[in-house]
Amino acid sequence: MTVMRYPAGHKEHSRERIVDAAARLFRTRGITATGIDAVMADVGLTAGAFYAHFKSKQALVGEVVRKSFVEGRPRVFSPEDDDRKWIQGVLRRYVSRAHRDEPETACPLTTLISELPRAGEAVQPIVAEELELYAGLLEEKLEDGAERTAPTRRQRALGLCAMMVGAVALSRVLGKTKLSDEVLSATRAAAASLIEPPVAR
Amino acid sequence: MTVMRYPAGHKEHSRERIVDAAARLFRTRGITATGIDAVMADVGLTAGAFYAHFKSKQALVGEVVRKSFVEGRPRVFSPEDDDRKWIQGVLRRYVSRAHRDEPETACPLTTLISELPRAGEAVQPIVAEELELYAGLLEEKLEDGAERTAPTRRQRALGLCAMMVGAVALSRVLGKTKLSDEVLSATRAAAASLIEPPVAR
DNA sequence: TGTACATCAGTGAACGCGCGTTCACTGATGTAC
DNA sequence: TGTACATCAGTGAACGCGCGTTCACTGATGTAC
Repeated sequence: MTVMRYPAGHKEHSRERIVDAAARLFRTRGITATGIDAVMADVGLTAGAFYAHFKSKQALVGEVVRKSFVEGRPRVFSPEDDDRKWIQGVLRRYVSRAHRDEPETACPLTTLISELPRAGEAVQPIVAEELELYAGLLEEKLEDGAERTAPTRRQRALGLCAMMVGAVALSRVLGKTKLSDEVLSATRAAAASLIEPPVAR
Repeated sequence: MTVMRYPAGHKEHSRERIVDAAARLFRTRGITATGIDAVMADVGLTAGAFYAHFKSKQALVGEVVRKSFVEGRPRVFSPEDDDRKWIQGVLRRYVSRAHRDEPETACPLTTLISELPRAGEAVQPIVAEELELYAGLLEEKLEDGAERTAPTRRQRALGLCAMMVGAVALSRVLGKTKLSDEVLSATRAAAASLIEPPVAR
């Protein structure tokens, strides 16, 4: 029979709190710069307990990246009547000062991107899967050009993803400056050319 | 009179070698993950000597970012007969597998971007200055739309910068996979829509 | 009803190691007289 | 020509600290008989 000093699901709850704390700390301070001690202290536990939940720090990173992506979904899946409007809404919310100024809850690609290539093997397939998901969604809603001229909807969707991630990450390096704001607004304006179906020339 | 155990300019030479070593190591392993010890060992000196050249690690980071940008200039300033061709050449070289696979010599925005917001105050103005330089160059070569429709040349230039940085950084997270290659090729194809002057609709 | 035992989430001290930085010192050179 | 001194790039040991990880232990609970 199950023996329980703690209420049922207590350990799962602790684990979740560790992932949540790490997700916040990694995104604000960076992965390498955040120790297990800091994460566990944030949860209210000691560092030793960490290894009852995870094999290693690397294992935690994988879960953090996945969870951070999942957290972002509600911000994307909000249904809109119109495809064009939906894309523009995602663009407006993602490429925004609010997103830049809240790394704690931001898309992990904008806060962790340059640390992820060295963050362990688990990360790459997670990012690939999530990118496919988001780019696929975007592609679905993009309009084809009348003459089916290049670039394709898929190309425009992936290009938009790169553009959105790059703009927010870049604007964060520039702080809350005029140029930083301009990178965001210019990217929004330029992205319109990718949202509109291409025309033959 | 000048006293010299070492040949003239020796110290300046050491300093330069420290910056070069750090530029390589930071870009391949990350800033936080690279210690002063590792940098100095790479140069063939001991860690103690570092502080005869720099006030702190933060001070080194600033110099590394600046130097890494400057190293990239020859790859951009190559003159081409035609503005359109020049832009396409920059795009082709920047958004490429070669660039993705050589972080050691890559653009610092693609390798360090998510560490830079926390890398000290010196970094932000350097990135701002270099972005103005490169975006300005791009803007100069972009063609205006016949009816001066939005987005403006400036907006398209900044959007292109965000897109290029984002594509390379993102592709590096994805490793040497098909999806990673596709992010690069799709971005190149999609960027064409920003290089072409916008048309009225 | 009472007692010996099993369970297990979390503790807290310790492991070896590397971090950024400081500082007294070295040793090869040149200058002064 | 010889000797005392100044210069200075770099050495290497030490500072306090935090890292990721391990592990014997705690203590509250439930089970067995």
